[in-house]
Amino acid sequence: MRRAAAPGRGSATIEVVAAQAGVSPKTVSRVINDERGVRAETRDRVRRAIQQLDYHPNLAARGLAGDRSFLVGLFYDQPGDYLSEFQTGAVQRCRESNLHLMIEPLAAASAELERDLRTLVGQLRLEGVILLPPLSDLPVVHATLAAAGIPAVHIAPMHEQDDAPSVDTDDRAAVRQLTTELLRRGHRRIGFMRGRSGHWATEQRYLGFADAMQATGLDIDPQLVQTGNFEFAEGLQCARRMLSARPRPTAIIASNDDMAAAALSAARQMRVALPRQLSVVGFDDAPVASMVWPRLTTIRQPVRAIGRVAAELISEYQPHRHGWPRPVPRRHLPLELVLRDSVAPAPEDS
Amino acid sequence: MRRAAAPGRGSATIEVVAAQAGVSPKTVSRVINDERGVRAETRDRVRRAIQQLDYHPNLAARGLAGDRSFLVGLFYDQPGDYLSEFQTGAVQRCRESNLHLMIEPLAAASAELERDLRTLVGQLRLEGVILLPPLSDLPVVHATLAAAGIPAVHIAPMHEQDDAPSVDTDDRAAVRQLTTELLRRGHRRIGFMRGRSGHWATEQRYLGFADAMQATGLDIDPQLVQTGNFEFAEGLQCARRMLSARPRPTAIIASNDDMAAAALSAARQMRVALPRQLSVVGFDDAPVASMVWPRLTTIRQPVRAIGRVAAELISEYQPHRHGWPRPVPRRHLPLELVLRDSVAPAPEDS
DNA sequence: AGCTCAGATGGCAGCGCTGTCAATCAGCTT
DNA sequence: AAGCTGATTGACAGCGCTGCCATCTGAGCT
Repeated sequence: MRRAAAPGRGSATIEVVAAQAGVSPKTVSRVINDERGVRAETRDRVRRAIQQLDYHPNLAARGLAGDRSFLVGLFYDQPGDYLSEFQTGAVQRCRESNLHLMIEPLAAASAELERDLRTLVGQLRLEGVILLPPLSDLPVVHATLAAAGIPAVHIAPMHEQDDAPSVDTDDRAAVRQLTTELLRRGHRRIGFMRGRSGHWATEQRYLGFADAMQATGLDIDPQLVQTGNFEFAEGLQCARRMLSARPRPTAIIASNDDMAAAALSAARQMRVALPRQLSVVGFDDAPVASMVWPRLTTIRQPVRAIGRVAAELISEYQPHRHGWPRPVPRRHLPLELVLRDSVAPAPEDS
Repeated sequence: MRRAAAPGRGSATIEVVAAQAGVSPKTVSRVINDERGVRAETRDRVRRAIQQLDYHPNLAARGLAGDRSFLVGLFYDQPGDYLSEFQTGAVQRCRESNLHLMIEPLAAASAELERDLRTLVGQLRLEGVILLPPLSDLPVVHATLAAAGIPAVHIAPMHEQDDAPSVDTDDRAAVRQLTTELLRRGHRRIGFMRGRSGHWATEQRYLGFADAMQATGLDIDPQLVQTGNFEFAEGLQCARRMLSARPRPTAIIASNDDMAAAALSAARQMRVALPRQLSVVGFDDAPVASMVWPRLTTIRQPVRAIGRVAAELISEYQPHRHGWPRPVPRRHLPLELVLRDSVAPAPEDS
């Protein structure tokens, strides 16, 4: 033995297990990898040896020999509220397939983006990558990963690519439904606060609103459509402008909860009674939605489930078979309407 | 050549680079690892070859040969608001040292905890681990990692261990300061909402409050000290109880922003004017703090910086030297008072 | 000139696994 | 009884690097 193993560190090697079980290392390897062609009795013996020795195969060695890495990358641009929830779902699913999640922030706007990607890809030999928006929409990301032969799952991409699996939610339908609820309660002048331009979600959510308005034969007053950037501060401006319009809107739909919270603040400052004179709804069911008064009616994103599904798709990729199952998987998860106090019937006098 | 390299996958090997540069693989290795003893001219030649070939050394191979892993684990129990912010700081610092962050949720209350840990440790051979509370306080975690010889940085541990580096903030001093501000503004009946029992932060924050009250010679009314669990719902209960006390408190200090937001809601429901009749302060400067009205005065946690520092400590560990530098590093980061609208002078009539 | 010595470089084995292929064996067939 | 089959197992090389040690070079010295 050339290099002594550090004392206490790591666990036994496959050879020790093999000796203990009275088989060859290769057979132990077979058991570890759940390969067929091992007699049940042998398998048991090996399993017992593994237990006794508290043996855990070295991932680096497994990876090197088997041309795998057991690593899945989660690439994101900006950490958001939902990130930790998402990754928790993803990690859970990864565990079930013996994979590990590696998180890598990646500046979408950076000129170094491609270089950074190549470095990651080259070093880690990831078995798959989960792309959070806006990374899920950058052609350079898609191209670089495809060139490296790394399967990528795109979360809520704006443009679906033929060969790219994706996971998203039907935001349009959800907002349509929510808007219909407001209409049913008698609201006619409804404001809509758009999110950051260029986001898939921004368009979808707006379209859902437009769908419902159109279906009811109502025109959309351009004064009552404002564009924010999903942030509270912008939402405040948008809401003030809307609430200055006459006749005043009796309801505001915001493209996310932060902006909806801003609408509440603006209304309070402008002495508009909540929710009597103004109903407000948001999107996401972020923590803030239940921390403001009145509590926000909103649409719940199944964030953790999206994470799970993303990881699941990665684990379904068959590198040595045909790659993705055909057709390329595309999962749409349901959204959930959460009705709370921020919605009231339209005031009589409006 | 036995196994053909998958086409397009990965990059060149060290041998190709060596050939291109006209040196031996070993010399390329020296350049990659910034070892001394390579002539500047040779080093340049190798660097150029690396660039030309877009070579990225295989981490698994480097790890296997060099008994490293380039992996740092981030172990947490529950994903919280601050997690993604924290990990972003940690990842940034890891990059600078060529390390990668592996996130692993670990159920603190699980009976399997030790087994899960041993598996992770055995498989990944992590170079270091960052422990978020409450994991940073579990003896079994500390013991298991220590036995495996893996350096661990404890975030905001309740009990500092002699051989365990840690990163935390001086919550006690910050709350003391904040309380003093309220006292300066004439508040005398001040309610305090404690966090979840057993948390280090819960005690520290309360002690800071007690310090300031005592320094001013004020007794603490037990009616005005309620225990929540850091969550909005509990905060609502606590606030209601406090606001039912007579004379009513003129200020409430909550141990985090979620509960402070709850206090605002409770006050609004009980028709207590904000902030005229009741000042409220929180802790954390979570997003919600600027999304409620009035916006919360609070204490900003340098979450991202804590993440950075934690990763930095890991990278300062010298496995082949004496381990941690002595004395074992213990970093205390400053907190920042954020004054906003939720604090007003105490009402005259109280 | 002959010597030493530090700096620079290369050779080689091996890290802990897995892929390939060969060997062995029991159970059948004809 | 020889031959064939499929199931089970093992031998061995090698994945892409790095640790250790040998070798070589030229400067500095006596």
